[in-house]
Amino acid sequence: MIKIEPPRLRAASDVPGGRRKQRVSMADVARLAGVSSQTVSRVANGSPGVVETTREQVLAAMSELGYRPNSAARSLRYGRFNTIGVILFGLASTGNSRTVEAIATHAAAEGYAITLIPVGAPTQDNVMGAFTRMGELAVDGVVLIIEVHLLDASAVAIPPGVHVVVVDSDAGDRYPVVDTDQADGARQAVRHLLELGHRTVRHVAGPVESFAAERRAGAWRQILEEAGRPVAPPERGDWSADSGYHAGLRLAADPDCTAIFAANDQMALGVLRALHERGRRVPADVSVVGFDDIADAGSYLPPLTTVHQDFAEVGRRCVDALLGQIHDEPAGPGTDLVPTRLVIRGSTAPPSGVSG
Amino acid sequence: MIKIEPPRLRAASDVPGGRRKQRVSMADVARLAGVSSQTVSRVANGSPGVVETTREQVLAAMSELGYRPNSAARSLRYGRFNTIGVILFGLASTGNSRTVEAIATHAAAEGYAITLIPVGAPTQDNVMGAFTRMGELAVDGVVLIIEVHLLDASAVAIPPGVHVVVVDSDAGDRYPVVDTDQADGARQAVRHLLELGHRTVRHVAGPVESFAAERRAGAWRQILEEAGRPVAPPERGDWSADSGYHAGLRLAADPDCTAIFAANDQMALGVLRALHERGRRVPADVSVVGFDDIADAGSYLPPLTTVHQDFAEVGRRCVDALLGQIHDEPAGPGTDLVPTRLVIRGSTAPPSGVSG
DNA sequence: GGCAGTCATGTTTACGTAAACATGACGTCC
DNA sequence: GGACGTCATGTTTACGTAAACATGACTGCC
Repeated sequence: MIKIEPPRLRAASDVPGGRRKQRVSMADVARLAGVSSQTVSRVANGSPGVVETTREQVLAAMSELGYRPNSAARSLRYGRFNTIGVILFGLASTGNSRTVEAIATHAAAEGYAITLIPVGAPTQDNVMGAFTRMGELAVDGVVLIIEVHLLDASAVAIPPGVHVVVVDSDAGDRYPVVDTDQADGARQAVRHLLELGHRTVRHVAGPVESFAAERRAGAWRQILEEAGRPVAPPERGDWSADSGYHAGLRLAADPDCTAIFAANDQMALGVLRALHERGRRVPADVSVVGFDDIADAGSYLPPLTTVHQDFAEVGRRCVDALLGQIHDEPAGPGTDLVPTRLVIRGSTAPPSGVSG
Repeated sequence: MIKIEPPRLRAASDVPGGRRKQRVSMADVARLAGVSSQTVSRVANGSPGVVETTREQVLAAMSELGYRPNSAARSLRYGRFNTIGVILFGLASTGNSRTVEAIATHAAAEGYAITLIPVGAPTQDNVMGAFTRMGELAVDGVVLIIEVHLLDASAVAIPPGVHVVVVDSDAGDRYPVVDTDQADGARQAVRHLLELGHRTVRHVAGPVESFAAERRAGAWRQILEEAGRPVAPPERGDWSADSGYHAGLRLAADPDCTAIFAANDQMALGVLRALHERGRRVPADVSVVGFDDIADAGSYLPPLTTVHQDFAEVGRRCVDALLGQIHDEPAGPGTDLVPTRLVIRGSTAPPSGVSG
């Protein structure tokens, strides 16, 4: 017993300036409270078997030192991170950010945090890289928000043992998928226009590589064909209002065009602008339906009839499915479709010359 | 020594079906490769001093077992998480989601992941709760995206030792703050309208509790007062297009109103709709300026003149500031302003009766 | 040919936590 | 009154990793 180290407190006040260590461990708290670190652990976790006076001493020591549990150690101990990873290409689209928000909110309610892994461009390398990082990341499972054809390529292998739920894809034969019922939404939109008396419906489609665009266009075509109506090739956009504008200019040039189904609201906005510039009145001359029901759609000129997507529900189901995988039995592949509903506003009406 | 447990390999192949443990540690790899776990560590981290043949054996063992490093153990070892937390009230607003995306992208480039902590309502309890969770969370620092008056309340204390950068607030006297130069943007907008010849400018303000709304309104008032123009009380909105619509209806009723500065683009959209419904032409009768320059603003009817915010730059500076704190010296309080610029489109023109 | 130096690799330890097990004080029951 | 149960608390250990230190084989030099 030569030298006794001073109890080396490591509260912030201990280190004069700059790089305060600030790491206070259970051992530090235990020392100050005069108990063992196991007792501190028991207090921290609310385990039974700690007498009230001891508990209070420990709590006092905790707050004096500013103790906060080290989640790395905790995760190491438990083998769980209580964190969900989300891989996506960007938050720019309303759908993605709304879905992510719902995932984050719902996950938080279940005690999980979410980690965002943005991948720059939808190349295989990038997605693979994201998965590699995910593997190293402190994550119990992954939600993959991929809206482009990519998972088809067998080269993109999700590491085995990684729990995953895919959004907005057709990988339902290989992974659990949660998706909006795109096809049904598109069907509602097209049927609505046909029921108003329009002879046929033109389509402003999203980009070819998008799953959602593909399914919306497919349903549009199907309904027209079932009804025996002419099917003009769809105009192709890239989801942006600007691309919708250019598609709208082309459609405005066709005097036979009386009804347009745009694959999202932003392109519909561009279509409205093009029609307006060309002097075609909406809905008197041309009816327009969008898809998404973004917050602004009700304020367009005129307010847009559109297909409402329940992004919050998509996010919620993702979390539920993923937590199910993490906690219970492994989930098989399959697609969970969230229903849509048509919101009728002022941009649709019977074609001119048709009453009621 | 009665019973000896079998050595319990835990490779995926070990567990028949269902709940595979799948935790493969360096020790497992080492065993298979016939080396020590330290050598595996060296290979995993690319440390020098491993002969090529050994390295290959280890790599082979790694891929056979599907080894992925355990980041909890790594974080525990290093005392760092390589993760940034982002506390926010929601991703619904364009600004927030764009900022978060920029933060995520830039952080990823620096080897950091981001963890999202949504707080439901902007109450002190919720923010405190988020910080408590943050403390327990695997995070090296925090970006606080708070756009409402809250940090004013001294009750909200950021735990000492937590690195933090605040966005969109006036807490610049206590914390490092990164913000868009709201005031200058608003000044540009109002000056633009005055220079076109408008006698004065009406304002559709954001909610009272918003910092950004406060600053935009303040600058609007300041410019008018400096120019000696009449200052009518601002209409009050809540950022939504709908609230802008109602404000627009009130303004449309005033024949003297020829120029409107809306505190964001969505409210401007609502104003455009209200003016259109009331038969006031834009920009012939009334000029409208927005704020944000969201993607759709160029497709409004008419295309909206607005103040462009560089959200990506805000996100980038947040990450830089935070990583600076984490790696180098602690940063003092202060506000870092990201400039804005006015984007002139079709919604502004000289008032009727004034030429050029 | 022996000895120091170099280099690949192995062993020990610590990071912070919490389960599992150990201890010891006290009360109770026959 | 002594054996035993109960209960608060302490001690040991393992989670997976990597720095620090240890070992031992081989090289080169005098």
